[in-house]
This record gives sequence, structure tokens and C-alpha cells, in this order.
Amino acid sequence: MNIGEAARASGVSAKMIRYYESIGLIADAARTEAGYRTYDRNDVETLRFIRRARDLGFSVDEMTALLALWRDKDRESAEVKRIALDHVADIERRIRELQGMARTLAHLAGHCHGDHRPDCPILEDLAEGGPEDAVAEAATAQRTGFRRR
Amino acid sequence: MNIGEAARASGVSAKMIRYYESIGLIADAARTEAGYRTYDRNDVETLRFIRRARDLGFSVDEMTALLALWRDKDRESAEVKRIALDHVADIERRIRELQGMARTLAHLAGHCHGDHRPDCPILEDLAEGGPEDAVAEAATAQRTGFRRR
DNA sequence: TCTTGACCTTCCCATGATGGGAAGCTCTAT
DNA sequence: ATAGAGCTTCCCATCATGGGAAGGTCAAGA
Repeated sequence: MNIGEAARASGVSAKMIRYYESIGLIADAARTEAGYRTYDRNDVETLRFIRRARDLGFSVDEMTALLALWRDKDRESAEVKRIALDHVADIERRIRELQGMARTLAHLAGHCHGDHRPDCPILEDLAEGGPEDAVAEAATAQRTGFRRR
Repeated sequence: MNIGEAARASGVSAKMIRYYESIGLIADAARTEAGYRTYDRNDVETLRFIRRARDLGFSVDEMTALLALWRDKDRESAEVKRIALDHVADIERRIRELQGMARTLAHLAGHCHGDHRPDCPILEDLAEGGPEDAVAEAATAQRTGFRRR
């Protein structure tokens, strides 16, 4: 099948299939004489694997590792589990960062009248900086930390 | 003061100060004869405002709006509150997405022996796709949704 | 006064995962 | 034969941020 059908069957866009090929996450696809990429059921299975891993927030690097383990019939499940749990820890860290922001903002908004008057504790806090530490800590982590997925 | 000192005083890197100027978030800085940017206490206050807003996850667009409101002494606090609460809603949506991923992964990892044997429910799930819907929904939201900050 | 080193300038490139779109070739159904 | 859908490669944009090169400026010390 061509790339469009593989995309539909796997849930990975044609654009991304080409991208994954270009960065070496998947092997170069076979080509027809005219240069069209062709995929078989096996390739689609791999793409589905990738899509599910991506949907769980794994990065391309993590997916590379998971794919290798998936193919390695002698793998140790401990390694898969380690990757998964590391990823969970990362996700939970991001959740804590976001919760810190939401908590601060919700608190500030709760003290803002939200009417036609200009007085606003939200702006006051941004200007003068309230309890700087909690926020600053999360912010530093966010700035230096990993990106989404 | 020069850009380096302003950066130290505000917590915004010199690189980012130039970037914020280039995109119009802040006004063009005054220059010395030699072309060096100069900043006064007022500019540093603005930069601090920006840093705190950024640390709370506001995007550049949101910061533009907040800065304008901060300067507008006739603002209505309702508008500030709206921006803040919209942002909180976005953050909470991201938190829910991440929680969905963490939940699924923690569940799978909980069923993985994590030893020398190759059997691994995590890989099995990625290969065959377990309860597809919950994850797929969050994933679609994530793919189509806004980025961090 | 000259040198050194810290600081500044602009410009270009990279990130990660993804989409948009143009120019041009191929295939299939009418 | 022609239309239209689908494929190819290539370039660009996102968002906020950092890295680094090439070169100009400034202040302190010899």
C-alpha cells in the first residue's frame, strides 16, 4: 500500500511517516519503480506502535528504545519498565509544575473583583512579585526542563 | 544600565530581552552612541513583570495583553481576571491530559514483572492497543492543542 | 598609552514534532 | 486523452530559548 493508506491505517500522518523515516526512527520504506513508498501489514503495525507510544507522551528517543526492545525477543522486561516509569516520573513532574501555576493563578483570581474597577491583585502580584520562591522554582524547572512529549 | 545588568536585575536573559524587543513585546530600548542598549529602573520593572507572567505560563500574546492592561490605569479588572482564568483552564486541560497518560502507564507498569524475562504488558499494549479511546482523545487534544506556555 | 578581558552588537543556526504549501511527477478512472 | 487524486522533494513556520561566530566598545591595570 502507498503512504496515504498506511497513514489512514495507522493513525500517523503521511508527513510524520516521512519524518520518522528521515530521522531513522523507522527503516527506509521500499519504493515502487516510480519512487512511491510502499508499506505492508508489518510496517503498519510498527506505525501503530509508534502512534500509541507517542500518544502516551514518549519522545522519539524513547520510542527508538521501545521499538528496539519490542523487536528484541530476548529483552528484559525490566528495561521496558524502567523506561516507562522514568517517563511517568517526568510526566508527574510536569503535572506538579502546572499545578503550581494553576494554584497561584486561581488564588490571585479569587481575590480579584473582576468588575469595571481597575484594582487588580493579579497585576499587582505580577508587578511586585508575591511569594516568589514556589513559582520561581517551578519556572526554573520549566525553563531548563524537557519539552512536552 | 546595560543589557547584562538589566538581565541580572530582572531574571530575564539578555538573549530574551533582545527577542522580546524584536517581536514588539517591549519597546525598543534607548541606545548609547556606541549602539549599546540602556535600561532604567522602569524598564527593569517591566522585565520583572514579564518574567513573573512567563513563570506562570502565560504566552507572549497573553503577556502583551497583560502588559497593556498593567499600563492602562482605566482598565477593568474583569478583563485581567478573564485572561487569568482562561489560562488556568488551559493549564488544567494540560494537567488532565498528562494525568491520563500517567495513569495508563502506571497501570501498565504495575502489571509488568520488570525482571530478566521478556514478557511485558507494556509492549503488548503498545503493539495491540488496549483501551484506545481514552488515550486517543487526549492525544488528539495534545497534538492539536497549544504548546507549553 | 597600550593591552586585556569583559561586555556589547548583529546574524545565523538548532531545538521537537508537526503542519502548510509549492512545483512537479504518477496513477487511475472516465 | 484528460482530470483529479495521490505521490515526490524541498522549503518555511511554529514557540521560546540557547549557542556561537565575527566584530565593535569599554574600563581597569601595566
